[in-house]
Amino acid sequence: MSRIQRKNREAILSAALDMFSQHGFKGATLDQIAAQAGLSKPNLLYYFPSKEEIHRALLNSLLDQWLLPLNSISAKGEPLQEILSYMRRKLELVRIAPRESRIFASLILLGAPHSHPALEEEVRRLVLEKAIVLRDWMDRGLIARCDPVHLIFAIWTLTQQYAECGLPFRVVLGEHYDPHQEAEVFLEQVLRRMLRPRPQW
Amino acid sequence: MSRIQRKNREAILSAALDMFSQHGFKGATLDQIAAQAGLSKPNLLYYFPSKEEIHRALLNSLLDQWLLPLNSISAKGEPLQEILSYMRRKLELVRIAPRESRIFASLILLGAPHSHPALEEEVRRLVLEKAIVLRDWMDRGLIARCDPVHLIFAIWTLTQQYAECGLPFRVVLGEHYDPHQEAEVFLEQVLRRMLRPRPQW
DNA sequence: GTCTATAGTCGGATAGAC
DNA sequence: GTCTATCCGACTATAGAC
Repeated sequence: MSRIQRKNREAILSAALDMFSQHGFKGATLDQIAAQAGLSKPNLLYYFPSKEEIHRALLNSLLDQWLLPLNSISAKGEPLQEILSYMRRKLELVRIAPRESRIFASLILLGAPHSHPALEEEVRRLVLEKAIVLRDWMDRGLIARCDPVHLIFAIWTLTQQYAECGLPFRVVLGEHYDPHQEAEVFLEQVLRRMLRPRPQW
Repeated sequence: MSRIQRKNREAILSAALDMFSQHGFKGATLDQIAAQAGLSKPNLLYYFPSKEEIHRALLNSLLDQWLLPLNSISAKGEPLQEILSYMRRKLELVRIAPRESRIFASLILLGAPHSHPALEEEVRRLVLEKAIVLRDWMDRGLIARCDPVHLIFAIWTLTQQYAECGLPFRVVLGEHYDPHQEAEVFLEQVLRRMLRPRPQW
């Protein structure tokens, strides 16, 4: 693949990230993506055969980054710190990459006209692997017991809601309010209290 | 308004709920909505002047139901029980009305081509009102201190993720897994541990 | 009030010259 | 590899008969 090809593919994926994250799969148009990438529409379709293929390629290129926070939980670390790190990494990802976050959120909410068996398989594998780690920590009394899969998704979704500066927060607290700082404090409180060993009452 | 008019408007909104929740605003078409409602497309546009107006009317008709769980928090009740009731009502709403949940989630994620100032204003008013109630309970030491607005949204989003049987849960745990039962147990654990007065460590 | 028919627009995708 | 030109289908919305 030539240098110019690489550059154009990159420009297309970057433009697609913009459009798909703002308007969803249906709402984004090839016209917009081509314009944003500085290419004509036929030229766009020279690089990718269809809209679906652009979307698929985009998801594949983002998947590793997206799964990194959960993936970096280590069975060998101190349990609470590992879980807090997962939360902080995810929150940071959402802060610096809101568009990527919205792509995946939209995928979960509305699905896509094409399936992603490889993507689903990788998510399943990773979540189940980390759930085993969490359950082991609970068995050894290092953190309080709860359903590990629900815990993983709870942190996933709680951090997710702060993407794109958290629309609900902006609606309630003003257009220019940035909830990220408070978010970390709040989520650390939740997790510390939630996971403290031998819960009472 | 005649009886037949009322019946048709109702059929249209019901069909619109189906289509908008499955495909989003852009993805839904008037053809599908008209067919589902048993009307011709021009007849559909006799009742509502445009696609946007259908969407707007639908949101308005669902708003009260959607805000009811939060609205029913009473300053006079026992704090933890009131908050658990909010969580349970929201979870029940998500269980029996997944389509409605997806409509609002999609609105938050992608917005809509038309604004909803009245809707936003009502959400803002309600959240701020209940945040004051929560803060008062914290000041009186009845529940542990945390940011009340973040708490309200945390419960909102944690229950939300179980809508439509919770796609991520189904991907990881199998197509026919239903997380609702476990969800209530899990969320009650989270909230009890989170809100227990005078937290230690 | 409800229909058939269709106008006008825009979407994704292709053909073929250069 | 990139372009102009264009096809075709699907979409929202309107006109006008009944």
